[in-house]
Amino acid sequence: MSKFYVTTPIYYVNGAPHLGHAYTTILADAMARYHRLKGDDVYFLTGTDEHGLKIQRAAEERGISPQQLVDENSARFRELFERLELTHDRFIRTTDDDHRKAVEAMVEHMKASDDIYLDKYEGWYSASDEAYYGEDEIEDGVAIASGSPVEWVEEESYFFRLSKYEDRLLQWYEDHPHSVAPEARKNEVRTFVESGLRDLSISRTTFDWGIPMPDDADHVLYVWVDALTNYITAVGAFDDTERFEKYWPADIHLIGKDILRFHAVYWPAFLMSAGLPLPKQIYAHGWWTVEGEKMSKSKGNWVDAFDLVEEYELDVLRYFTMREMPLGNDGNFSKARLVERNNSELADNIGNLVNRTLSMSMGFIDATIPDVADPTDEADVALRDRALATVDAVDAAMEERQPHRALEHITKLSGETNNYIQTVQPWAHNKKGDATRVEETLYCALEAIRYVAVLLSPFVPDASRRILDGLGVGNELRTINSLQSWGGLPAGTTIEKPDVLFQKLDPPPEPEDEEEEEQEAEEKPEKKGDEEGANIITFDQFLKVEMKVGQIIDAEPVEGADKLLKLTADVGEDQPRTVVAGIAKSFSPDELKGLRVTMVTNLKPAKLFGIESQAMVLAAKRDDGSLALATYPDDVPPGTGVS
RNA sequence: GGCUACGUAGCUCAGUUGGUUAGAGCGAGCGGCUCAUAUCCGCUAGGUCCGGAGUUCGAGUCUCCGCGUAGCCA
Repeated sequence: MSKFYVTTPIYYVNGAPHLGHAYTTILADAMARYHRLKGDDVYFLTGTDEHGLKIQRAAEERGISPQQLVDENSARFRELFERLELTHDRFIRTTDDDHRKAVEAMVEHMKASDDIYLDKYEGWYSASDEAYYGEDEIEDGVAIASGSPVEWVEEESYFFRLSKYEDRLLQWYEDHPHSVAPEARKNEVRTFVESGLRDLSISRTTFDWGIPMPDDADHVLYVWVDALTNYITAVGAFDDTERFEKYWPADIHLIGKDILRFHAVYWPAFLMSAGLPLPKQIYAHGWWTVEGEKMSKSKGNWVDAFDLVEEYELDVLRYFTMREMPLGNDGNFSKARLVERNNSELADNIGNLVNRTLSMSMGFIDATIPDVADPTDEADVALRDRALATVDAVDAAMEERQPHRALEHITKLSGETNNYIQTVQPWAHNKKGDATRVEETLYCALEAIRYVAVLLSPFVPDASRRILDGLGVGNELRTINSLQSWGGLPAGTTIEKPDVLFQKLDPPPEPEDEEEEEQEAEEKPEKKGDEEGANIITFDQFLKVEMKVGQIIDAEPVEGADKLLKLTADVGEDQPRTVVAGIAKSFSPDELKGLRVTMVTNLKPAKLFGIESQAMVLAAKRDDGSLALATYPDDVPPGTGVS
């Protein structure tokens, strides 16, 4: 059994979680779940970064202690991850006690390698940017980049001998082609290191919300030694050797491209200094734009992570983010794209595959998995081979850190299963009475669905679970291992059709179209009726009309109106409805009582002769003006939908 | 400005070391099926592979120049 250790960055708790936080952590979760599915021993770490000047200041402004502030803000992240149903093994906080100890030990190790020394840091410093600037980066006392004021400061600081590790770092990139990914990021990092490394200031004396420098309480450790060490704290570095050796080095550190240098240069150098193994891979993913624009607070298109959870099903959110963004590229979070992918790939392709197959299984094979021989029919064999090949293709894609490709392979298998059903036409065999062929075919389709559901489960856990529950399979048939050979579905199992797996979503209106439509409506509202085809409605429009079977309980004339009858009708609701219908000339009240007729039940109520009509009765009008009602047999209960 | 990527169908992208007629999904048009969530299946249209020059028997692929986009340059 191999192990798999995956980390996200720890998130700085100076703000609310947004789309980016959700994405990185969902990605790590999908990887973790995939490896668990393979039977690997998985450790999945995420958490929050809680020290630093910004936190200290924010707490001061609010008149609370830094600890109170970070407790509050860190809780927001934990709450989010709970709502996202993420499966991290630990949520680490840099304020955790074991973390402080690990950081202290880390510093001791680095000291022991003679890599830490005390010196002075001087330079132009901007307090608001928390950054130092070079001479060429300032003008008239302000930083050119940010426009914020700078001051000359000299600060005593501990330094890490980063320069010492230049060659060893370059060698590491060279020897380990996948150490930093994607490739372009590795080039970036290599160029940076090749251009020469300066030693790194690792402590501050200007604030105290942090982990004190061992043996010198005037200093607290500046962000990177503190934050990066979390990756080894969590797996028991300097504390639990057995656990540490089991999980470390990490298989993948997932990071955003903004913190590449710290992870791909500083972190390996720290580890070299401490004499510890280096992570196997640092993978920098891209940013999400929102509807094609950079996400920014000033633009007002900031996507709050809690809003996302509120708006979309978890499965859909996970599927979309994993499918839409090739790892390493930037991606665009577009609602139209999300709806498109949901509707075509999840609902139409996979959802409908499950639905049609399970429906046939209910009708044709008595909801029981049939006992069939190994496939011999050409189509069956082809489907089996496709399914088996998909398992390998998905695994290869995951190894290459391309979850979007993995999903592509899975939806493709689903599509091929649809194709298979369409080609073999089990309904035709059923009509012919060829029970054996029906059984063979449905078995193949059901087994293929099991493959789809198992492979999909790291990405779309809830729907996958519902499919597999429907197939009645136990845990042993929900693993990658159970997909190594075809035919795992045990004969005789009772199957059940799950409810609709993926709800279709309405596409958002397109801005231009909306304008056009509005214009059209304004310009020529009355002309529309004359136009050819204007009385054609779309299916969607038709769907808006709600028609039900209504049983007429009572009927009486309406005073003063010779065409109208006041009906009381049961449409399957708690209370009967009052309906005023213009059918008095063709029917007497008595002959209507008890009839089950078609009623439109979502028409806007209208008052006729002072009586509110809450539905409309449908009737055919003969040339002579007399009416005929379509009625239903007694076994159709009131309230039954008509379509 | 320097460096590194990228530019392929309306959209999103695939295209091994150069090798027949450049592909997929979505979208569009047409046809078919009826088990199914109006779903599914098939067919069709749509390309100056950013532009130009070069290497080669042969270039989407390699080289150079240009244009555009993105990232990095403590």
